[in-house]
Amino acid sequence: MPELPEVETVRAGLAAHVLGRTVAAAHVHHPRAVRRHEGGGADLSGRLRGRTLTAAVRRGKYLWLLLDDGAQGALLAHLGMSGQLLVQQPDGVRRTGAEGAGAVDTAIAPAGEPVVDLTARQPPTMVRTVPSTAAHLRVEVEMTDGAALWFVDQRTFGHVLVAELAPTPDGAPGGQGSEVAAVPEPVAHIARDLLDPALDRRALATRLRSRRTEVKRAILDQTLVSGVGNIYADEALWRARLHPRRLAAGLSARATGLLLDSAEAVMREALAVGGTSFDALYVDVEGASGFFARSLDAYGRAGQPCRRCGALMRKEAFMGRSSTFCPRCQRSPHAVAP
DNA sequence: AAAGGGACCTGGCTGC
DNA sequence: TGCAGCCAGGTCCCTT
Repeated sequence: MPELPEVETVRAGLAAHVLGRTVAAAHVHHPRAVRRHEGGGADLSGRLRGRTLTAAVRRGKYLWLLLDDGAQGALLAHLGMSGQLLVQQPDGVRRTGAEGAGAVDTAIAPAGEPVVDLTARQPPTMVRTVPSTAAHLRVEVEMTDGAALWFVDQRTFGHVLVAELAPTPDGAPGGQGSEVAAVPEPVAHIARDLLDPALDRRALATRLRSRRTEVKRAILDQTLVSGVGNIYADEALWRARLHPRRLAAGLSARATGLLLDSAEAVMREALAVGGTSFDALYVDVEGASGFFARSLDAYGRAGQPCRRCGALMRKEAFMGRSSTFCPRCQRSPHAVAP
């Protein structure tokens, strides 16, 4: 599941491989992939044709490519649950958007064949079978030099669109940030993320502590702070020793700071290795213990001993999602409330 | 205004 | 063996 570290890894890959290229044509193969684009697929294609991709930008889990320096808006993408951006080079070599500078090539086998995904930095012996890439090709953007950018998405929670840029104060309604950013209009309500140098940490902490809701819900709220998804939320809460159902409004300033620091730290660590949760789906399904499984302390570890105290990790349904936590380290709000 | 819950979607897995 | 149902989850939208 792409969260901030994975999306940032993709952004870096796009910055390295598609900037400077000009769009020759765009083809939409699945209408749902462009459901957020006003005007539909034909309009999207028309707005992309002839535009040069000049920058790759990210906020939270959204990323976009500026069209003619932003004068023609931006090609915005959200990967949803299973989205990928793949770059097909003119020489026939396909690269994943997940590649950063200096990353290795990815071998793409015919549909249904085993693929060694080196970008996930798995042990060399770890081979997985991925669904047919072509079968889930949703949008194809052809460049004038023969390269192509593919939006591939199995579960179709992701989407792409072209939108105008709009100035936004700190990216969130009521935000107190002093730095004004220009972001695609659909991103205007998304708050800055924990890796954003312009993030106002003090204002964020204040807003977080004013929320009369569970702390996990609060840090998943992209209008409060962006980029955190279910996996890193569980990791951050475990590190900060906070029960996911603790009330945000009841947190001390120190606990709030520790939570934000923890979330930032775990995402930076994930980013340093090119994103860890990209293959969570496959790891879960195959039960394999690759790098991903070893690098997380909470998510996916229900029934296993807490790495801090040894108590068995517990999984509970919450917000229509699963939350995995340590019942001893992360005390239940009911245990401390009168 | 803010909070909370349901809908959307696919495919691997589980259980009958 | 076959197949219906479950589960994963980010975001939007609607209701309260």
